[in-house]
Amino acid sequence: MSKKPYYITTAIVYTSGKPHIGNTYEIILADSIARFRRWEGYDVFLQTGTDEHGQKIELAAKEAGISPKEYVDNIAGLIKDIWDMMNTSYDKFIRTTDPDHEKQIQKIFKKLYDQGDIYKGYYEGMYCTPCESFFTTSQLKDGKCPDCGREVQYAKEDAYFFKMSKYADRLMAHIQENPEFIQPESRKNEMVNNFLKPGLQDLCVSRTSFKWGIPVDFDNKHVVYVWIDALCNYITGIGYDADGNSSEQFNKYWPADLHLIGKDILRFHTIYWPIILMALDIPLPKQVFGHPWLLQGGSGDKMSKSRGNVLYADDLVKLFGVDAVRYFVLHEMPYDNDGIITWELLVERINSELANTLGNLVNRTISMSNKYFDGIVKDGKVYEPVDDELKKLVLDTPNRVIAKMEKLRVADALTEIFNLFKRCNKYIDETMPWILAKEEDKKDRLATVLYNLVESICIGASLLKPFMPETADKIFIQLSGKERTAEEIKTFGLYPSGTKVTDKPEILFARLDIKEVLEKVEASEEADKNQDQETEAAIDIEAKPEITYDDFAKLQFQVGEIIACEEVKKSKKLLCSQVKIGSQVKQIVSGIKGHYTPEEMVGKKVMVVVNLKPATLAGLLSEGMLLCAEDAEGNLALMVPEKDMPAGAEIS
RNA sequence: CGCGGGGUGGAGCAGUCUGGAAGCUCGUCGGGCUCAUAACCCGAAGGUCGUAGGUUCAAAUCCUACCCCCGCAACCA
Repeated sequence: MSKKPYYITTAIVYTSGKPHIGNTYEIILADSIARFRRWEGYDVFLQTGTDEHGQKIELAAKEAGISPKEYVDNIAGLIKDIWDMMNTSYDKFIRTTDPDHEKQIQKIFKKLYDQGDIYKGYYEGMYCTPCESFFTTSQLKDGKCPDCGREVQYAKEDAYFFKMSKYADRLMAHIQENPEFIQPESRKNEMVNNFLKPGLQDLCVSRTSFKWGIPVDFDNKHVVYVWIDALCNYITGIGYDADGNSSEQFNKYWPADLHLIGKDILRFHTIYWPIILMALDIPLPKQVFGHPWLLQGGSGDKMSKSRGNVLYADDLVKLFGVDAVRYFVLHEMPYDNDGIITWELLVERINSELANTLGNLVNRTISMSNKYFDGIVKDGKVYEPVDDELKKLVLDTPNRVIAKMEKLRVADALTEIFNLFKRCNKYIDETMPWILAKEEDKKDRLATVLYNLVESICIGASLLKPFMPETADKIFIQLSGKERTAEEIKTFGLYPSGTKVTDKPEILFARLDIKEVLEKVEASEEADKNQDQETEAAIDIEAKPEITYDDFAKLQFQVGEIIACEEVKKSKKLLCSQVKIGSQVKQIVSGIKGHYTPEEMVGKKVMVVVNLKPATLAGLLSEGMLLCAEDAEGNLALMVPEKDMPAGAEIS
């Protein structure tokens, strides 16, 4: 009987920086599912990796003064190290700079081009040089740039496009007929209503504005843009060949059983990716699960992003250990809402579940075995009704866990496992071994109780192993037990009677003191902060073409005084200000809500571009622009004159 | 009226499809026990289930209106 294949992937991580705990969550989740399926008897293949092309990386490398390849090598290495540190059992780590991947992408691109799904075109329409953007005729406002209101010219920049619309109906039908395809289901409507129903635009799949990408081999001015390059990793990684010579591995594992991705990229995976596959005439993946995010909860804004405290897996591991972090992210993440992570919550979970329930259970069981029987665990064969309750729950737990995992309810699966351990603790109180120990004729009963405990813990640890591999192994070593297979776990009593457990139990998880943890966190935050300040964030932005003085002289800047300001309802970012400039008052709408309150705005003297063509924003007329500086985190600061100047003063 | 999700004891969540005595984990308080990591076991307090109406013998659950959060989209002159 050959094993059933199970192919699971994570999204590939963009190598623009160090992955934070949210990225790490995904691989841990994938790893747990993969390990669990292996345990169930599937032939599992887990693929993860990195997405390494694109302009951002080209720029970041330039800034760092190294080649893009060196840059991505560094980051990919870093990511791989984190994945390894988290003890994840991926079978393949693909990089989009792998030669065989690049080769296939070129072939795929060519194939789609040859069969007419990709065509060469132009950015439809008009180019606005200052804005460096293309617009379709329908996007133009009065025939001018919708962004800046200036003249636009027909530009001739080539690009390749993918005919998305051709497959839209098929995709729609697929989504409707396969309710399992998009998970959680609430996301399904979002995709259908926002993207599919309004009609799909053809997708631009090549770029000429940067070089760091896979060249289109029959038109080397172009590089393949992220969609085809990154998404196709799922097939190139297991040996897809566009010429029809796909590997046996590909034939075995495709279609993928599960693409595990963040909810933010669900659109690419449930719309673009299926359409690419349809065009290649390959079956679609069975399921795409857009998991929620782990957000840093705001307990006294200790973890707010504005203070620069993004969480990284290695920091957490340093404080809590690999399995504690794995446990936390797996257990704390709800199925379709975002989860919250705070230091308090982390410590609480570790203390109550890992230290108290599990660690202490193992510890007390071993120490009783040593105390009463010199560590020899032997089935005394004196049963009482209370044993049956324990056994029933222990034997039932695997089924419950399997049922939860079937629905990808990983957090619930963990809860089931811990219910087993809790039941064991209760069993100890029910049987009161310390009382039995006092009566010589109860020795066999006492032995039975301890045997039942050790056996139950072994079964629990076997179930725990996919989620917390190290911890499970530690338990097996201490108990001299071994992991149960999916078949063995159906039987209670496989622990060999007469086995000796360790005589010096090691604490699995120490209880933590929240105060101490917070102190450590603060100390390391301080350190980070100081470091940040030393390397004061120099911000480089993309250089624009040189302009002449005449170009500059076209712009008119003046000091404006804000005499009234209110929020624009229905808009997240807009404030509408009345600005006095000389003797006239202009209405200016700006995207600075969240940085300034209307009250703060009033009375400020600011720098205004006054001769910008008026535009309508969220239904309001805006007759100019307030100038702001912006830092890397998106914080804004209005430009104000250094000395008091009258409203209307010219700036040049 | 762009699309969607959510508001349940102090905290985090389940329950809502398929109405029928409000549940889980943590915290708090009281008790028990001592094998163990001040742990473990038992019990209790604490909720007008966002607001207002409606349907029903019965509503957290169905219907209507409204308020507040959060995603996505749009927008950031």
